[in-house]
Amino acid sequence: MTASRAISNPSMVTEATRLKVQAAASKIGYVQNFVAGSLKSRRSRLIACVVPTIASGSVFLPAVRAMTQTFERLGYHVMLSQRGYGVAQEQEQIETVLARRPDGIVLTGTFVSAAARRKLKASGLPVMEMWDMARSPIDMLVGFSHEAAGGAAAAYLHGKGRRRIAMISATEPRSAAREAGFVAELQRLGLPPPRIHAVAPPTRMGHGRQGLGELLLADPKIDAVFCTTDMVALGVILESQSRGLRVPEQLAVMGFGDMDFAADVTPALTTIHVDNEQLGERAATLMVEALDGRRSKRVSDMGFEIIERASA
Amino acid sequence: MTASRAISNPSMVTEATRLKVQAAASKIGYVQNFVAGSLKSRRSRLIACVVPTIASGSVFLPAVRAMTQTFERLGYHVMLSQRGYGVAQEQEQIETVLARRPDGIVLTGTFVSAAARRKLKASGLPVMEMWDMARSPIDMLVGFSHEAAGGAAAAYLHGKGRRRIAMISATEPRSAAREAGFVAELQRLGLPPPRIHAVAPPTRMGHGRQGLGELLLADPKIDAVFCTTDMVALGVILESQSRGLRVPEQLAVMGFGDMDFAADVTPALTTIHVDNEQLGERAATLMVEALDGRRSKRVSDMGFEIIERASA
DNA sequence: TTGTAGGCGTTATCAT
DNA sequence: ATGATAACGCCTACAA
Repeated sequence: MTASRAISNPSMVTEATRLKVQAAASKIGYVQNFVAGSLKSRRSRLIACVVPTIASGSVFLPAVRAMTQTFERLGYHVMLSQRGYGVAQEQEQIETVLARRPDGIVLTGTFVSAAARRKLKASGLPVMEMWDMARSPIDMLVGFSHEAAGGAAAAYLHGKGRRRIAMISATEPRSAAREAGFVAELQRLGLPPPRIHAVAPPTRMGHGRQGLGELLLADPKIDAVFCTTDMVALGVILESQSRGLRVPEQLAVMGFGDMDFAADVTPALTTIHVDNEQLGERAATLMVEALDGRRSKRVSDMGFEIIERASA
Repeated sequence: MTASRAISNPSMVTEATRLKVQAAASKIGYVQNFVAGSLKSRRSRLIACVVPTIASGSVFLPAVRAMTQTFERLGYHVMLSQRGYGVAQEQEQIETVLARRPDGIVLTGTFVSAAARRKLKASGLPVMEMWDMARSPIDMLVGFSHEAAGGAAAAYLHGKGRRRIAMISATEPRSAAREAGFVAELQRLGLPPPRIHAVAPPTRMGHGRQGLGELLLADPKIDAVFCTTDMVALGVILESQSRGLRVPEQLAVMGFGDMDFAADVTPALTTIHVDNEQLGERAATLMVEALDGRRSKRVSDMGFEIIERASA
């Protein structure tokens, strides 16, 4: 028992014994066993994190990165599950995650079925939903409103005098929310429903190139395109250049995500910025606070910001 | 015990008892406890995966994604640790990972100190190194030679008649290996040492724009640039266009990674392709085979392929 | 096919 | 500050 304390809780032991234990441990190559410890203590210091995918262009990846890093800094490990954009075997997946007895669960950009929500609630574990705002949370939530972001994009483009505004959206819940906000705001401003080109995630530059082509085919006079991600917006800019369309004079292009190339594009990309570093860090911090028994805010809206550059 | 079998190993139990157990289990909301199971069985069905970072542009992320997905399909969970590009606290990090008693460890794009290698070997766990070829492996390895890739790029550009060839490289071990192979091959071909512009990872488009500027300042007559990632190459292309330099006529641009935008750039990007899907899947498959006691190949060179497009 | 016994390596608890 | 004891929940091994 003293040896156990010397390793897990050195402050409860004399310096002399601690050294003795440490010497013996390193002599025999002892490595602590968290599995046994977790069994008795009922704390695993493991966080389960469910994401749609860790594909390279994913717009929420920076938040996941920051979150993971923060958890590691605070002494937790992260178990990552990719859920895909479908919902098959969601139940089973949650079951096997819960069987690991994580101390908490983080859901990122993931809509969850009612049955799954019930299962998560029944588990009694702290649940953090990250990267979205738009529902009654299961437990804790750190995110921002995708609808509001879409609405802000519409208002911004309208404010720049654009009247034939189109969108390239993705068939994925968060993108759909941005689209809904975008459409609603345009309607409120008295504009006709925008032309929308839908693409399947994960979004790529090619979607932007091809999407602009389709949009121009349907209406050669569109004067603005709001894109569901910056990578798509970059595709729209390149396609415009190929077609001799001047950005922003003839076509305003607006992105979402403020990815690290946005400022370096020509023309520099006007886009919507979300503070992913802080978002991910706050999600992890609030989770750890909850685990330490001091829950503060349960819901935190991180907001967003339109970054005005040259493209719109 | 029968209940345990009904859940973990249903084939050892009558259908009738299995149903009875399942009914009871769902009535009380029973969720299996892998922690307890792992303690006795000494199998955790957990794989620890150490990566430098999951930043969005990381060129190895598709391999990690495929690997994770394969592990999940085969019934394993993945614990992800970001190590950063530094080496601080590497020992401690490995220690806490081993304390979780994972069934195996995957190191991705990660050089490991001698002490850490010893610790990993001493653990007796199967270790998979992924995404590189160039050393005596700790245990298993699935990757390709970055030196050979760099050499192939040099030979390709030379074969296209380019003689004043530069490179934009990153201060990161794999990029350094590509650089070394690139430099060696140019020397073998009788060319002078290339001008090299070094940038800090993670690489961004801006690195390409700025890097080309620096290279042209040092030598206005360079006729080719090999870039350490496609995103950097895209920056070089955009910067060339801004400066009125024609690609590929005046400047050949070559990337690395064949990211999903490479084909959609104008001019389409000539680059080096690695089959990340298969690489990640094979790494996971070989690991699981090792865990099942049937080790086949321990080292697997996945090779690479130059994708000739318009930019070089 | 089902049941019994015991232990995996730690930590909570109580005692010294 | 240290020690003794039991228990966490499952699975291995063996028996019926």
